Amino acid sequence: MTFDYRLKKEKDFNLVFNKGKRLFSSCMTVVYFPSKELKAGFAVSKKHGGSVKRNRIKRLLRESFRSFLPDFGQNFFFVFIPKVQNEYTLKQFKESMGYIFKKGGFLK
RNA sequence: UAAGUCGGUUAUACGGUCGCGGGGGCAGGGAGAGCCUGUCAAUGAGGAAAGUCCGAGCGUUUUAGAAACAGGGUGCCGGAGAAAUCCCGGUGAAGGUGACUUUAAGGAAAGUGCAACAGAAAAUAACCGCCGAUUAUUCGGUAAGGAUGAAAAGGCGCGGUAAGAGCGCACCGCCCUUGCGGUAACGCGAGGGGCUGUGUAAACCCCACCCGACGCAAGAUUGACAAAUCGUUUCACAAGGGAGUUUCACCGAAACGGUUUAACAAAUAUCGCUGGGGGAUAUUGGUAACAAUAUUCGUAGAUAAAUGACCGUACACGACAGAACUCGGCUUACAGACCGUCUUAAAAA
RNA sequence: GCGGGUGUAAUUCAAUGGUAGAAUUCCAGCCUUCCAAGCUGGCAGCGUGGGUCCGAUUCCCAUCACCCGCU
Repeated sequence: MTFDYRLKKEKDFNLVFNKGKRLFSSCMTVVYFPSKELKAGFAVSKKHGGSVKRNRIKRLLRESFRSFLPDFGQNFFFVFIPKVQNEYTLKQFKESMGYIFKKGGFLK
């Protein structure tokens, strides 16, 4: 996942949070809003733990998002918000991300 | 051998595939610019990166200048260091059988305050007691003994006395003088004074010394808010403003008019932003902190913020934990492994 | 990243270094035909670890948690 696919500016985050729609799965919440480019941001709160744990979660989310990257039909802004759990695994995130993308019909 | 004490080292390793950050080389595109694309081989978190408890660099504020006050800090001695209250070595005190550990450790005769409960009394000591005198219930002397308390008016013994008392003496403690050792704190001894002065300064305080404030979200560049600059007028060495307060030093102040600035403008677009009191090894000096010399290494620089996924091999099956301007110290968290110092106890020689 | 502040009963707050207190809540009893209200009584505690002190909620140091401000 290259740098260009990341959501960075606070304006964009506010846009997504205020006007976007939400989808849920067992371990995360996804907020999305249609746009010209495909971008994804990750919001991990301090409830998950220290900076090591939070970085670990972001890496796993980025990795799982990367695996879906070639299959998108339309362009959206996404914000992924994981829920607090004891353990975080890549499998879990991939499965629930796939479930959500099917539900929303984002993939080809 | 067991139990401990103090100190140090290490912080999964190796290989393959995909992916990420910032640089570099090469090739191509492009009028041009690391502007875009491709590719190559390197490189990319810690001992605490953490807490932000101290200090320094660096930046802004009048190049932070003087005096007094306020506020804050420090407080045995010597050393190291750019500096620091926490580093190193010692002294005293406290704790431990010991190795060793801890230590904000000046002043209570400058002044003020506080000392609950208990107790006669918590600081100008006198309730009971003891002794003497006597109008027989008062006066005087005294501080040995007395339910307390954290602390009770130098301790203990002998002499002494009406009873007692440093009243006298020995030892200890205290104070003064002095000899020796030590750079010093201080230690060891000698002589004298006879001794009234409770504790608390991590209560206010006094004394000595030190400190301006704010912090990289500091701040600078381009653009904007607006600013800069020029001219005129008015006031004038005054007022007011500019650094915690006051006094001084330093900076003149206000109003009006003109000139300059095409577009793009962002919670970092660019700079600050990483070579620095750097690391490693060896030698020398020093008990040590550390210093000097030589050789060698080239070592993250992001900005919604880079280290992940999968596979294989090995074992101890991987703890605490993620740079955000930099560095020195401290504190706190931490699986396991290894190395060394010394102590105590038991046994053997 | 930097700079501040606060931790006391289940909750909201007090307390000069000397026995931690008030209101609400909760529990038990009384009252009532029953409930509420009222009355009486009770339970429950200084974030954690050191130090100073005879003695710390209070003073000092460290640590943990929470909150606020600065672009």
